[in-house]
Amino acid sequence: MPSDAEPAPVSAKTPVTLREVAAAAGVSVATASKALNGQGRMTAETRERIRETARQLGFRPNHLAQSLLRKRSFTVGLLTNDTYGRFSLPLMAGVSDALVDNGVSVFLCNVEDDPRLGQMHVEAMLDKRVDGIIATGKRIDRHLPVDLSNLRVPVVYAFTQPDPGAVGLVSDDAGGARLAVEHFLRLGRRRIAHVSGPASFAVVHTRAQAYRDVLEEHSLPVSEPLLGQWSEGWGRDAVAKLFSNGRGREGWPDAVFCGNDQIARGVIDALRERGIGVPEDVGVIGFDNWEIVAEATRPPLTSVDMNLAALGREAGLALLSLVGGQPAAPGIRKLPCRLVVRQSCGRPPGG
Amino acid sequence: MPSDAEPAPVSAKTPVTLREVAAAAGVSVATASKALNGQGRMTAETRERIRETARQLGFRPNHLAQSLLRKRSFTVGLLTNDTYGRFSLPLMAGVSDALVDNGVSVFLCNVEDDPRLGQMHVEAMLDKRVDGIIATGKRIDRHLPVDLSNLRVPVVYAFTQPDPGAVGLVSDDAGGARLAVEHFLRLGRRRIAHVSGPASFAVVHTRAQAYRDVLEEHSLPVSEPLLGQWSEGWGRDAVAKLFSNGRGREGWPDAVFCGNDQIARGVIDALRERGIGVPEDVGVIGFDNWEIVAEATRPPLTSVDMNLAALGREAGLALLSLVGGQPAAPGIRKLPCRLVVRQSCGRPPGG
DNA sequence: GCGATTTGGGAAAAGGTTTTCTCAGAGGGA
DNA sequence: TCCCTCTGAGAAAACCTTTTCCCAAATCGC
Repeated sequence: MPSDAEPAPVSAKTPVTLREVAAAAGVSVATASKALNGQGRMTAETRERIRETARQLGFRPNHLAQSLLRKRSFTVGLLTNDTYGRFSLPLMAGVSDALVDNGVSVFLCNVEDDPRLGQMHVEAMLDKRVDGIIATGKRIDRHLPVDLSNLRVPVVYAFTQPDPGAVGLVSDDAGGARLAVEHFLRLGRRRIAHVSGPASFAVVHTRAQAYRDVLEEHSLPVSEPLLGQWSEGWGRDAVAKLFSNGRGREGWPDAVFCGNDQIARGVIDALRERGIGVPEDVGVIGFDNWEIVAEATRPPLTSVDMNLAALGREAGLALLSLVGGQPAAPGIRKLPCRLVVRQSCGRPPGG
Repeated sequence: MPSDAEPAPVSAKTPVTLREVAAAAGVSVATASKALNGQGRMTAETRERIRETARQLGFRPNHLAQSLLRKRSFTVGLLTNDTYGRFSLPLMAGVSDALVDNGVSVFLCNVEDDPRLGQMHVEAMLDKRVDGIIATGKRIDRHLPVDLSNLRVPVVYAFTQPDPGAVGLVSDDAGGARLAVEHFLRLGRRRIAHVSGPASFAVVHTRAQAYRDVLEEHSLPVSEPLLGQWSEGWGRDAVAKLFSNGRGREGWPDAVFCGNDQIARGVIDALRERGIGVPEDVGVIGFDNWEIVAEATRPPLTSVDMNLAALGREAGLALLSLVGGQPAAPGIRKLPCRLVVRQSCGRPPGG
């Protein structure tokens, strides 16, 4: 009965310990440990026999015991206040990816905007001896409601405001805005408007400044960005302002760079309702590349993607190297955005 | 200098151990442990002195050591394959809420649809001695790509297909559909259509059947549900079918119950483009109550909310009671939906 | 004043693993 | 044959906390 040879070692009800493996193999726990970890000296025969025994018994080392001894838990905490998830999800996925590949697990800690909750989570993580903490948020210019300075574990900030002297990763919003405006220029568009979110967001100004810079570099007229809300409704309202009859048809923009995809969707909808063709008459570019929105617009929306998954991955790796003792240059590192071209801008004249 | 009395015990670089507390207080570790945990017998004075010492030193017990001893890690794993997050995020938030209140941390494990990744995560969790596992997904009628039967820890399934004999929590889709259709009926609407997603989803049939049931209970004509995609585009196409001239104006529906909010948005947009008034001429109800969509439609969309956060909370509590040794009734428990009324259905005739 | 009970607190084991010593035996050189 | 060096493997400490058992001193009853 060869099929009975392996008695299904998969997860018995009670975990088998190293001591049991050692007993079964007729050696001491010390030898068993060394055999399984490739440490110490022993005959190849002994080593293999112990390994085989462990395999048959389905032995898996208890990470709690290992962590206790090594003072390294292979666990990190991920702090976020983005319950909504549009930004934090790809970020978290990236962090998780990078860490799981290195055998590190991730504690998910939602702190909302509640300092008390944040404090609780941080203490719980510290008590569980996480190797490090990644702080993420929903906007770059706000702190999480928790104090992460002077912790005894390294901290990396991703897509949220870092403490001074800490390691932070954010998207290069200015670069992303440049991508958008330069794309318009390559397509031959010259009267480019910018519709964005509330002035209280730092990124609004960063992107607006990049928009101005590009136009000035090309000696093109800069029209003052229209700031409002991050909503479709504001996008529609902005179209009413930009395409008012008072300005005369020739004063109308031939391109609109929007601060996010929802605004862009409002802009596209309003343009269609006015009988203005996208992309024939006006090109539109959004920001965030929120696929569910960008692919539902008519036509599908060209948008700037902040590469948040990659950012999360970088954050994970940065934390890992800090945990490993590598000194990382403190300060904010900006990661490039990319433009995802769909159909809301048309083709270049020659294309 | 009274302000120097407390030397900022917050998180020194190296954690202070019970042994150090004991030494500082001039007692044994055993006594120190008992003093801090309210166990054993000693003078109130001794107990308080030890506690005060611990406080001053900023002592926090090492959970790894505690877990090792208690065989309980106060940690659970959360498995999901919903990278997109529309469903899993509120679910996760609910789970997290329920658990954090009980001092339990959550490992986030994204398994995509990759069995190998799923296996890795489950093994990592088991090695880290999680107390239990919560499996969540993006649809009720599919298994996660991992085998969770015969684990040595309890498992609870939330919003994903449970193993037979396991504890599963899902939304009551039939009940949710009833809420929608009955709402239409209360408003005096009688020619109610149903536009839903692909036939490959079990919920599509569940909701469609509930739709039929309610109409039949009221002896109203049932028109066959239109099945298509979960997209705005399909919503628009469905309107073209439902409101074709061939049917004659009197054959047009006066209400459309949609399988999700994106379909509903497509329906509303298409109706507006045809000059059909919502809610005056036609009422529309969506499903999922995805706020970002429901609040952006014109008018804002009335929608069925699956209460996923509550579902997550229940799942967390269910797991906790299993971990605590309470035997839970296996099988699927359905949690009620609720109707979120906005403006896409109008008011009742008398209201 | 003496035995019995209570009181306050400590010693030690347990939990599972890793790592440093230590040590017995085998082999090699003189 | 004797001494030295290797080799293979085990004993024990360490990580940090909890808990059981135990003991000395104090208190009580008579």
